[in-house]
Amino acid sequence: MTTFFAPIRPKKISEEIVIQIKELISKGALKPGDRIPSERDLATMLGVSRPSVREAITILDAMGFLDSRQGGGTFVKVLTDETITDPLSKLVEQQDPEVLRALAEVRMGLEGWSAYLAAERATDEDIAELRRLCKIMKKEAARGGWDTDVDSQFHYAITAASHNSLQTHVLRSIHSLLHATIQVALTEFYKQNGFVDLLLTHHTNITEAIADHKPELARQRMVEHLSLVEEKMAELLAAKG
Amino acid sequence: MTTFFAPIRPKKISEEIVIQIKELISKGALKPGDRIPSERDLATMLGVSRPSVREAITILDAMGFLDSRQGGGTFVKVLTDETITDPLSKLVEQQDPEVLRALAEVRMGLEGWSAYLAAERATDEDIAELRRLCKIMKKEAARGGWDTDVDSQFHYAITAASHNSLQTHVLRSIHSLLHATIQVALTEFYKQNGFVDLLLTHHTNITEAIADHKPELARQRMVEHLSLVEEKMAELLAAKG
DNA sequence: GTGCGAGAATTGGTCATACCAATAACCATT
DNA sequence: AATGGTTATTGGTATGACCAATTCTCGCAC
Repeated sequence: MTTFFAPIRPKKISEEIVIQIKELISKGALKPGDRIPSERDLATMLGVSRPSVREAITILDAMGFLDSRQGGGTFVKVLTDETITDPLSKLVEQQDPEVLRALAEVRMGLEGWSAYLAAERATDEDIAELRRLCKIMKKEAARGGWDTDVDSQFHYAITAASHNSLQTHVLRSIHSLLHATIQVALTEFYKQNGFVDLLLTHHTNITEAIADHKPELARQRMVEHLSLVEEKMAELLAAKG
Repeated sequence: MTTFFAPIRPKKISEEIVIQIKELISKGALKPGDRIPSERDLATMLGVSRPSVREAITILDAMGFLDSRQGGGTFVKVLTDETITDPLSKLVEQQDPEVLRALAEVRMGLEGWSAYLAAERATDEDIAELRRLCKIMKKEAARGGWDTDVDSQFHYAITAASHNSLQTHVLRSIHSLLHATIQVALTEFYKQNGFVDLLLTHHTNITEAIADHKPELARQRMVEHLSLVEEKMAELLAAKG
């Protein structure tokens, strides 16, 4: 009897923008690392003024979804909360081989799963992208070289093909922990031992398993691939330590 | 070797204001319910422009410290411990079915991998613990009941048996996100449909696969198990929405 | 051709100003 | 005293301008 009428809350337009962008991120349309349009562009796109867009971005920045850099642009951050990565990053810093092994193992599980999901859901565009990256790697390999950036892109492309944005975020945060400390050192190692051909074969096989939509096979090949990488990584650390 | 120097980030002046106001609140100079000076007054007091003050207030608003009402003013909010700052939590708390599905899928990958590793490395003690929990669940199931706490313990025990502390850490943080929002609601659902027997069978089968040290089988059964759970969860959400 | 540095274009950060809309305080009427 | 309108205050939005950091590009020198 008392409340026939509910209180009316006129939504601020910045809130509307916040919701829109947040959805784009959760749906995976905006992936971590992506740069969103400039404030001025967004303003014209949405038909609002720059301050409104700016306020929305400020909120999302405070929430941890975005990161704005003056002159650079505004980027989508990885969503993984600090409770996951904070303790981990400290552990990784000390280069404890045991920790690195454990981390590589976690990555193995995650990337294997990404490959599995990718094989289930990859679109033709996803597959084309994977093949494109394979081709680039093949070229490099023919000269005995290896581009770790392309390598990374390949792995990211697989996660993207899983069409699960949360999987992308979680994996990306794990991957970055390893990438920073190890990947660079691996480059030299690969070249020395002529592993490039083997790596290329691995990548090609994974790609084909995904293209054929064989989840279990894709997962298995990814795990095998990462096992080799981890093995070599361990050797490298043992030699140095 | 790599980082003697930390990246320098010239602090935005809005950040400075945020810090100032946050301190005033934490010191108790600003109590919950208090109205802070108007944006225009603050701007002149601090010797900055209104947009800067406004940005600071926007951030504090998003953080939950302040509450602005057009025409009314800006007030200090009551500080609840519920103030969640993690981006992942922010996504989950809006109960978007799509996000929850994605999260459940991530969990599927992680727990499947945990089961795999557990099957490889489980000690006799680990296996004994799993069997003990199964026995408890069996007792409950005989009465048509289900204890979600024991259920959780079972899953945690498997991760523990993987003997990879990082895996445990990552999975636990993901799991907690789901647990908070869903698990409770599932309890009722299980009872209604007499699923307890099926769940018990799943758990038993997983345990035996681990005990027999059959990684691939354990993983597969875990994924199947969680697939069912996720399916039921989706039904539950669809019914509610 | 390759590498590098200066300059231009882009982009977020700040400021000033104006006006709109919601609120609250005040006041006059009843 | 209660009610309804008036007015001043306050946050919300819009516009335009300029600054500062970054990135890109292009031409120069090697």
